[in-house]
Amino acid sequence: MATRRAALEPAHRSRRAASALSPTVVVGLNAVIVAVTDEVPRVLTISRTDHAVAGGGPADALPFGPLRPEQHRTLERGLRSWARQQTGIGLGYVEQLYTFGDRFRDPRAGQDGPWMISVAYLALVREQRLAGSSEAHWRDWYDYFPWEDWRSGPPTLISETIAPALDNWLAQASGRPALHVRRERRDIAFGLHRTPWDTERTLERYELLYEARLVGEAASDAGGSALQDAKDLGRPMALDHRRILATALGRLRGKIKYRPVVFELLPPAFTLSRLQRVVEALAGIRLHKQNFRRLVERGGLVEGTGQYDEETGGRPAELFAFRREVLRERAAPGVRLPGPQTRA
Amino acid sequence: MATRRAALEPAHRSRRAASALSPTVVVGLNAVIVAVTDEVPRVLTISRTDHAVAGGGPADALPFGPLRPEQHRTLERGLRSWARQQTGIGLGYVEQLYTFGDRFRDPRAGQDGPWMISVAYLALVREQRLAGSSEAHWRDWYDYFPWEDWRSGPPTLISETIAPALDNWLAQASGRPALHVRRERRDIAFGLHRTPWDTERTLERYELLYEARLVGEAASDAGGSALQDAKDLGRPMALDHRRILATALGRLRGKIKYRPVVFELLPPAFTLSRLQRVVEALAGIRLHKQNFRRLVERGGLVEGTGQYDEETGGRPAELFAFRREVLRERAAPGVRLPGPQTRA
DNA sequence: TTTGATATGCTCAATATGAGTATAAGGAAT
DNA sequence: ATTCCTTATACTCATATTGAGCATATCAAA
Repeated sequence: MATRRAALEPAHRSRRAASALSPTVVVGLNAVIVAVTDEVPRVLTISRTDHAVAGGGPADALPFGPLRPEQHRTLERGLRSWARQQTGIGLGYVEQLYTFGDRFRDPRAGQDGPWMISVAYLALVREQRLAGSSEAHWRDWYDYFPWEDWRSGPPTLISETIAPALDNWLAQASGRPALHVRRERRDIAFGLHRTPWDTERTLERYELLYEARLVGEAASDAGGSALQDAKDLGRPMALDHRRILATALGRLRGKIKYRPVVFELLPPAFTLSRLQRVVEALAGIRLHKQNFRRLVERGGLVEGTGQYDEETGGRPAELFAFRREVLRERAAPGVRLPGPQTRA
Repeated sequence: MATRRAALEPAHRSRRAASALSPTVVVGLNAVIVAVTDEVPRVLTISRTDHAVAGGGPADALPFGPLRPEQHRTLERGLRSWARQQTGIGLGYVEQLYTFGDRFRDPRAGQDGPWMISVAYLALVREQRLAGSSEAHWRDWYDYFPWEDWRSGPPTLISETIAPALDNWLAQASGRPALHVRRERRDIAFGLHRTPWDTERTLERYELLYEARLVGEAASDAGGSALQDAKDLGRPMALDHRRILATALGRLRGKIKYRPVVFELLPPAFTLSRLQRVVEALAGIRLHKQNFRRLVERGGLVEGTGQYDEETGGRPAELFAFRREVLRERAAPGVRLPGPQTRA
C-alpha cells in the first residue's frame, strides 16, 4: 500500500523521470521443463511456426511468454502461469537459471525492435502425459546436444566431425595469441588433447560451436541461410533457446552433485538402479554401479523401504526413498558421482 | 500511472505494440563489488539519501541504475557503465547473480508503481582508492551479516541473540506441522542442534531473519518503524539490497571451491598465507594451515615464483602465482577447503 | 537345474584427509 | 651471539574415502 507517503514524495517525480529515461523493455519468461524416462532426459518444447527461423519453417521453442506485471505477482508465478497455459503442466520444483539480455536476441527485430530480456527457469517434473490441444512435445535432450551423451563412450561425432571442424576454426584465428586462446578454449571445452571431459561445460561447448558456426542458429542469426554452410550439429531451436537449454543442462549436471534435486524426477520409491540411470542420463556418463550404490547409501541420501521391485528381470531390487534427514547431516547433500565405469 | 506506456516517448511502432501487450517494466542493474584487504572482505556501497528507508535517513545502497536499452548494448555493459559512473571503478571479473522481481521491491511504489525487476551482478576487484566525488565507500561485508563470521569461533550473537529470538518465532507457528517446518529451517540454516554450519546458506539465513522480523528491513518494508521492535541484526541497507548481498556472499563462498575466482582478488604474486587469509575472509572460517597449503600446492592451483616476501615478520615466505594450466588438468579447479582448524 | 539377468556384498590396494610434530629462517630483545 | 618470538615450510601417521573388481544372491526363462 502507499503507506510510505508515496504520492507526496519527490521520489515520485524522479520515478517518472526515470522511466522516461528508460524506455520499454519486454521481459520474457522461458521455462526449461525437464523429465527423465527410460534413461532418456527429456525437455518440453513447443512447435512454433510464427517465429522467424532459418528456412522459415516451424522450430522447437521453449514454453515462453512475456511477463504481465498486472497479472503476475512474481516472476516465478508468471512463469508457472505460462507453462500451465502452454503445456497443461503444473510445475513443482522450479529454480531460476539465468537472465539473457542481448539486443540481438530476436533477429527479426534488429536494432529497432523492443529490447527483450529473458529470464529463464529450470523446472523438474515427473514425466506426464501432455494435455490434448497444445503443440507441446517431450524431446530427447540429446537431440539438441548429441555431443553431450558419453554413455556409450566418447561420441564419434566429436572425433570425426567436431574436432576437425574446430581445427578449421583454429586456423582462422588472426595472430599467434589468438590462436593460443582458441586452442585452449577448444581443448578445455571438448576435452581434447589429454584434457578431461567436464560434463558441466555444456554452455561453453555450445557457445564455441556457435562461434565456429557449426550450429544452425549461428548462420540464421547472422542472416544467412542455415542449410548451406553450417554443419548443423544437433537439432536447432528458435531464437536463442538452445543456448538457454545448454545453460540448463550444465546447471542441472552441477546441481545434482550438491543438492538432492534428482528426486524431483523420480517417484517417491525407486530402485537404486533406476536412480543411477536417471543420474547417468543427466550427467551423460556411465557410473560404476557398486561404488555409486555405496556413495548414496552410506552417504545417507536414501534409505531402504523394505519393499521390493519384482520387475527387474533378475533378482528383485529393494525400493529406496529419499532420506530427508540428510539435509541436517551433510552440508552438500547431493548425489556424489563415483568415477566413471571403465569396463563393461 | 503516468509511467504506463509513456505516450510521448519517441517509441518505435513495434515497441509500442509490444508494450501494449506487456506494460512497462523497468529493469534495474545492481552491482555487488567485492574486494578483500587485511583479512576483511569489503563491499562497495553508496550512501543514498533519496531512498525511502526506515527512519527516513540515508541508507547504504549498492551501485545501481536502470537499464538504458538505447545506450547499453548488453545487461553486463549497462552494469559496468553504472558502476563506473557511480564509483569510478572499472570492473574486471563480473558474473550474473540473480534476477529479483518482486512487485513490492520498492515500498514507495506499492501496487501501482512500475514493475521493477533487478538483475544483480557480482564483481571481484582488487581494492583500490575511490575516485573523489562520489559517496562510495568500502564496507566490511560482515557489518551487514555479523552472524556469518566464524573466524574466531561460533559468534555469540547466534547463541545469545539469534537462537532465542528464533525460539520465539518458532513458538508463533500455527500448528504442529508448521512448527516442525520452522524448526527444521532454523536448525539447518543456523547449524543448531548438531546440524553443521554450512557457510553457503547465507541467503537462507538472511531470509529467515527477515521473516522473523529480526532485521531492520523487515519492519520498514511492512510500513512499521524499524527502530522500535526489530532487533536490527546487522547493518541494514536500502530496499532489498541486503538480500542481494546475501545472495552474493553465498554464491562467492560456493564458487571459490570449484573455480579459481579468488585470484581476482589478489595481486599476481602472493604468499600462501595471504591466499589463505583471503579465502578465510570470504568463507568466514579458519582453515588448517598445513593442509590448506597441501591442497592448493599439490592440487596444482599455484606455483612458486622463486621470489620471496621479506615482510612477514618471520621466515620469509615464497611468492606464488596462479597456475593457469590447472584449467586443463582438473575439472573443478577451485580452492578446496580443508577441514576447519580445530585448535589455535 | 542350468543359464542369463539383475541386485547386492565384500575385498584390497591406492589416495586423500585430519591433525599434528618438527624444522627453518627471519627480526627483536637480552 | 644467544635467546625468544614469529611466520614458513617439511614431514608423519592413523584414519577415511575411492577405484576397481570379484563373489554371491535371487529372480525368470529355457
